[in-house]
Amino acid sequence: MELSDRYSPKEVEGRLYKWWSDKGYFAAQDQSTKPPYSVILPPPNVTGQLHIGHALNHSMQDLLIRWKRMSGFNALWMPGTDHAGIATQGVVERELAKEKLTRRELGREKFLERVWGWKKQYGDRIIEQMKYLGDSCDWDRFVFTLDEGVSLAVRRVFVQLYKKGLIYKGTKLINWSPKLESALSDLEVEYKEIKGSLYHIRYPTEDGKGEVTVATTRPETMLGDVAVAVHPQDERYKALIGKKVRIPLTTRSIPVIADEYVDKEFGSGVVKITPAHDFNDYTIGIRHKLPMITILNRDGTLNENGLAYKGLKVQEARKRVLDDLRAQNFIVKEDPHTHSVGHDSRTGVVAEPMLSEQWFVKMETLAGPAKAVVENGTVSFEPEAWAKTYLHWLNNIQDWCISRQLWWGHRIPAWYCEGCKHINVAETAPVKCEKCNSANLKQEDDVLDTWFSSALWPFSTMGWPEETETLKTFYPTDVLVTGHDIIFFWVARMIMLGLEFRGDVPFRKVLITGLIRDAEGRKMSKSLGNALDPVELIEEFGADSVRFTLLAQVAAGKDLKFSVPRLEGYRNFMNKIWNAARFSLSVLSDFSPPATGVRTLAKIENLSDADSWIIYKLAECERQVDELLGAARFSEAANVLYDFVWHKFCDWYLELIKPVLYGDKQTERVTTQLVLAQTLNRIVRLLHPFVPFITEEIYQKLPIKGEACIVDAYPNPKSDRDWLALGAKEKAQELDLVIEVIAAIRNIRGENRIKPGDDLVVRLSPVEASAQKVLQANKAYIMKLSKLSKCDIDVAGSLSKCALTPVSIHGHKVDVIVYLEGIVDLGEERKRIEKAIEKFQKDMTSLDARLKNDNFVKNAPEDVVVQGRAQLVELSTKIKSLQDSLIRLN
RNA sequence: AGGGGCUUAGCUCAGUUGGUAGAGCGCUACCCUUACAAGGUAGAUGUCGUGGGUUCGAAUCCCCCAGCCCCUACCA
Repeated sequence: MELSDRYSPKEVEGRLYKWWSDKGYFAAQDQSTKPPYSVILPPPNVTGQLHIGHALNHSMQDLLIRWKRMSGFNALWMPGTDHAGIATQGVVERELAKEKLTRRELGREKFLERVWGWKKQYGDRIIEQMKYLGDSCDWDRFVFTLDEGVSLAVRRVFVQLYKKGLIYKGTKLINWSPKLESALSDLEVEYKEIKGSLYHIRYPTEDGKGEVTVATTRPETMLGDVAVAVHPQDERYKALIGKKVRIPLTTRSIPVIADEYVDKEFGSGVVKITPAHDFNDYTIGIRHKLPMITILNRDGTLNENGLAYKGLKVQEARKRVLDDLRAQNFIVKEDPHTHSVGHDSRTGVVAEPMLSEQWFVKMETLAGPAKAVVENGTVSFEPEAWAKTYLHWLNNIQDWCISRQLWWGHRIPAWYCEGCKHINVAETAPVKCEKCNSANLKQEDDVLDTWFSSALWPFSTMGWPEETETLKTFYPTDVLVTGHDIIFFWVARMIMLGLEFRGDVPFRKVLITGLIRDAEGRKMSKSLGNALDPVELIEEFGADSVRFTLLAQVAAGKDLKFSVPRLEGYRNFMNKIWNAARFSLSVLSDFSPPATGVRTLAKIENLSDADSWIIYKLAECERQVDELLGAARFSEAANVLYDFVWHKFCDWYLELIKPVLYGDKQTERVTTQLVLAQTLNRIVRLLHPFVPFITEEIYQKLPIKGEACIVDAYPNPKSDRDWLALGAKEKAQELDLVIEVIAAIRNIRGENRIKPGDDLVVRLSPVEASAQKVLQANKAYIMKLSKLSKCDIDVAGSLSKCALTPVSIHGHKVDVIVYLEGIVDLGEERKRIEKAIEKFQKDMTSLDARLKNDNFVKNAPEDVVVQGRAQLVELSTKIKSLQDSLIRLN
């Protein structure tokens, strides 16, 4: 016995992964006669750890890659990692904090050395974890976003977009993180509902004779007010338009302006305008050419415009301002008010709208073609609904703020001339200013948004801007597998830049995965403590079990609840596969494949019904798997395989062939051994992309095999035609009858509580000659699998004290009759038969009603009607048989 | 506010051309039958969220309502 009685993944997985890797099986060829197939791995963050979402995403990609590789494609899975600007810098800054240091104290260069050191030491832990999962990436091509090649691509893209006028530097109101002290893109701001108050504040008119009441949630920003606005048609305030009011707590007076933006119904109908700290106010400010007063510093404290509140953080300033307003009786009222407030999605602090000079990408020009390719189907989303989300975003797109006041990342390739202030944008550091020739140049301190380099990933990883063979062969890629949370961040931007710089889409199809939730449906997160660590799960259950659990449950774009009991179920499936293989190999120990090879197999004669049946079922299975994988319906493919392996191959085929294998008819035995060996070989190959380790391990011990499962052919109805042709439908259907008969006997046994050990005497009463022949031919199977001491096949005979079950399938009809006298209390059997009659009668009533409906007969497809009629006849004969037997039980 | 999704067996979920509902787990009974007790055999369980419409026929298509979730935008 070559295999141990339980599959232990631990011992197998590491060894096989290394072997595959050493053999170079993961490598794709830049030039090949095989058709190309490529997938880009969404580069995980270097700070990252494999989480269950990765495990799902990667299982899907690896399934595709392995399937295509086995199907004769030159399959490339392009791996890499992302420097993840903010996240990584944050990790190292926290380390520094433990040493009571800040990055500024260390200085840019020293700090970056630390980050690189960290990256080298811990950075690619996730890569190791990907290998645990079995990811078959082409590791020789591995790329890091800060590698020189990719960095050159980043600079090239930046310079070209700048020259085209698609990148510009400008002062705008942007989202600012006081914690990071950096700009954020709109997408990095997360809005959360906050319970706050709406403060109604008196603003006295300049002449001191009147006042208006302004409603605001942010009283501290009044220090940056430059106007108050009312609706032009608001009768209450019409007279005030053009007059001035004084900002409480200050000596400044500001004009009352009219703008249709103001909602008369909300609050007091008067809005304070703070253009430097609010997006709506900003647009109003521009419309009315108002000054803009910034009251905050980079770190979110108030600056000198904050007057007495200078140096305070926003929250503290708000409290103090309110105290003073209350003390001086400026507060009219305070209403509770819930509103959503933007937060820095990275650090969780409140993001402040700030007026700031930053670099932007102009999106409108790039968005047009990116919309077109999705509208015309060049790029498709699965599920399709996401295309709508994508298009909606592109239709309302804002310019992309790409500069970050961080150090870890691609430094913006712009050099400021200290002499003439000209901005030199170039791929490499210029020696002198292109305008005034001054050598006094200083590079931009800011780095690019991490997503900028990600946007180029599909071609930058392939060697662009060189026109490499890799690019020629593998761009555009075939499928992108990713979560819906980064459709805007990443998918849209890759499409835009792919079209701009390659003139072609980066991928043809976007497979959107759902989120993985816990058993209660909550998001998995560290803070909730409900996150399952896939690495731990792999250690406990094996990578294959984890992969199969995910793949068997993933429905396009739908969230997936992950539970350990389910995982245990699929771990059991792995064990089932293992034991089926173990059994097969033991009965194949004296088998050697025919010297003539596989090609001549079509000449096998005298296949048993069981052999013919399993080949036929295999053909059905291969056809479905082929279709389902092609349609990216992974879970359905997984379930087809599960059902075939467990409930066809193990439950029936292996049981049916035991008499032959243990028997002494050598010719039959050899034939069955051959079919078993071939079927097992195909099962292993079919399963391989789902569960690579266990299948390779078994494969290497098969009597019929090639070099390695990972590079053997994937069975499909076309490639496997010769073999599958051996499975005859008629034979398979005959065996289906045998299975039904066995099931019927077992049912009688079970329902009548007859011990499994007790032998039974059975008479099979076939209705027509064909069934008679089938039963006769397969009598041995029936006797063995339903444990009979005697089995007559005869139309005539007594029904006295007998259990009866009518069986009919594929047109064959048989009454299964079990002698019960002296074995059981007949009451049980009476109940069983009454129950069966009742059920059949119920079916018959509804079927009969349908068939009596003229409209049904007229409108339904003919085959449905014919089928219905046949079924009706069948039901009535079944009922009659049962009634007869009921009478004879007494 | 707009958009999308979900609601099917006790639990978690499948169910893509509308033909009368499935899986896994759990549960019950019996069984250590020499591949597998992480197993085998048999069994129980569903007015497919509510109401209406289209149809001969609806879990499936359309509308209403309810509950839950997500996204985008706005919120003085």
